[in-house]
Amino acid sequence: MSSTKIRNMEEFAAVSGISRPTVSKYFNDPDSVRPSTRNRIEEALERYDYRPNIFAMNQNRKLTKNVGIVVPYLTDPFFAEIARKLEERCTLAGFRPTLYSPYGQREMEVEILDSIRSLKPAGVLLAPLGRASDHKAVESFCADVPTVLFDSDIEGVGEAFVGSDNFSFVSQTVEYLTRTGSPPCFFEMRTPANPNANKRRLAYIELMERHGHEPRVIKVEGEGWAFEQIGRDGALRLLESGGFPSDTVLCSNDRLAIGLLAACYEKGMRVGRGEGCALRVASHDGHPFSQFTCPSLTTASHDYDSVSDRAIATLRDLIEAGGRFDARTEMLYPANLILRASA
Amino acid sequence: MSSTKIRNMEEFAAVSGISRPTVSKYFNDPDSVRPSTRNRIEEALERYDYRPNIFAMNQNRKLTKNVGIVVPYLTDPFFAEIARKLEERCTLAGFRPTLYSPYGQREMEVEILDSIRSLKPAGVLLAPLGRASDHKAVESFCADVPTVLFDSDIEGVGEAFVGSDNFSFVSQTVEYLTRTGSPPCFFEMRTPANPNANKRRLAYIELMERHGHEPRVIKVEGEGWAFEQIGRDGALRLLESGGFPSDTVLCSNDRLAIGLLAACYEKGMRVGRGEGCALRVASHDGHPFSQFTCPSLTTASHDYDSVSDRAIATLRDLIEAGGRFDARTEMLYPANLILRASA
DNA sequence: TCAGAATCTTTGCGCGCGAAAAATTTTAAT
DNA sequence: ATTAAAATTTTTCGCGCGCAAAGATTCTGA
Repeated sequence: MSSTKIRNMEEFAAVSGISRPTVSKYFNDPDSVRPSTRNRIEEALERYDYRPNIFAMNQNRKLTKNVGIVVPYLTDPFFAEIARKLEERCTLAGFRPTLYSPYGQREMEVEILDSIRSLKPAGVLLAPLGRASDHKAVESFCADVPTVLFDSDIEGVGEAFVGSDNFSFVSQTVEYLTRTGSPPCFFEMRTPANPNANKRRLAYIELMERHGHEPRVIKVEGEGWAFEQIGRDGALRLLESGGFPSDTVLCSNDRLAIGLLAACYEKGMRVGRGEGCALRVASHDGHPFSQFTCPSLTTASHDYDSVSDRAIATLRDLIEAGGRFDARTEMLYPANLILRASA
Repeated sequence: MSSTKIRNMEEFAAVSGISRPTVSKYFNDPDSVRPSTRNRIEEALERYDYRPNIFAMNQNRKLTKNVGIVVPYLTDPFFAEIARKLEERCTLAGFRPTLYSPYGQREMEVEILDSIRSLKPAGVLLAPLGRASDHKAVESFCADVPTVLFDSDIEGVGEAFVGSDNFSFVSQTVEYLTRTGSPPCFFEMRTPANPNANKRRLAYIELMERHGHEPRVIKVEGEGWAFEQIGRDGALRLLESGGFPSDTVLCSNDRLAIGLLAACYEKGMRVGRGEGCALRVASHDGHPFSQFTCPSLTTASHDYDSVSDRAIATLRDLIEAGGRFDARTEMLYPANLILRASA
């Protein structure tokens, strides 16, 4: 390794005795140059370790390898997990992912989208904030940049949507709970940020009616993304004033359930399906921590792998199709019901 | 809003009737141009919404506003939380943060550092992997790029370190547990990835000896970053073969404690300090979920705000000092002991 | 009114690289 | 060996913007 620092491709081309554009070709595809010149470049590479500047690379490229990934709230382990999987698969597919999160803030989502435009991305994977999104901004972004939505859908926006089939989630939990005990009440936030929550409530109501049971929806107060806190506070208030209308509670999502379990524990209310248990609790999402709650949480889990695989595959197809599909596609994956101790 | 799309600063300068360099000045500091021209630019801005390409901006800048933030494992809510705070403060300080995580992988950390070089960052906030890091790569990176290490220190590397005082963490928990009950045993992974774990064990041993108690360190098997799983499996094995050597357990970190609490719950072992409780459990970190465990977890919490404030302030000083300090500085913040139900 | 200061425009270059066109080398077929 | 075609390399230009110097314009205050 020589001590002289190589500052750019020009300098590296000089020391390797090849013209810069040929070196450029090599870095974009080592097989695109003659074996003899490839050897010369790689020999120089060993002596001088140089790496092209990725941002300059993408400056004047027709099609970059950049992919933006946006999740609404990265400190939510659910989104962190799906982001990790997407990043991993994205890299394997030969793209260069960059991760963003607006942390629930409307203006920040808009800024991120603007920032992503500068990236000149080949494509974007976007899980929008939902209710808090600036819909016009998102729409105009998707009109300019090839985008696949995931997790939370905005009708007609983006070239495709890949997500989970909320009806399947609720159908499996309601069916299981009803079959093995009593029909559940539904525990949720009053004004959920995410459209999936609404779909789940509607599915719950429809399924309960279909089975001939009266749906009971419990809406707890609270805004924002501190779901566990909201779930616990709501459950505490409920337990102190009469309790739940059923011995079986189905939570809209696992984070609310985590809060609810904490409230039950505080109140000495045993949760589970064995004897001595006063309440059964199930939920939706397959949150990474759902297996470590007390008791461990029965949940209808996202098919993380399928969703992320499909999202990346769809994005790749979209990019290869030149950024536009003939028709907007929607891929919904059913849940995997994970039976644990809580129900 | 006119329909003609502005593609670059040249075009925008044309429609606003101002020269491009002046427009450039405006975007770098709106106050650096005369109010009248500022108005003209901002009027044009309303009609044509144009935004400079951030990557082109930073291409030929003396000092960019880019800041790289690297955390070892972003799906760990602790790191997600600290990353969020850093991002937020970074933006407030006028920088443009970009977040990266190697997810525990050595090669990925190296790749990220290379990628950050391309960013031409004004500075970098780096929480290295620790044991898994390619120390030479990290060192040579820090030699080239102004870097402040945080969370986990590598001696002599980087211009400064901002983190938590592990001794203070353990000192507070050991003191509290001993004062209000019996001296704790110490629960940890056999080969922790993070150097803080080692410092905590050493602090525990020293403190126990100082108080005249025999230190008892329990090392559970397991590699990687699935701490909850490792903690639960280890605790289950322990509980099935004689149990803990003390009725008080101090966990090296909250994620292990979460696993331990799950194991105790499974085994019907009541945790807490009231009557009927067989075990007291405390821990370190102030993990975002520690307040929702069952029981809620007594923990010595990082001073998240101070650490992130200080990290950003140090980085800003470093940048203003031209990228180098005369001497490497180390800032260690004491823990905040949070008393909850588990101990 | 006018000098001096402040600001703006013009011009030209540089960042680090990709893309298309032009020139060269290599290959294959006669 | 000759030559056209194919493969490869080099030349030239462009991406979108920052930076700097020199000249032109506008603003300030006595």
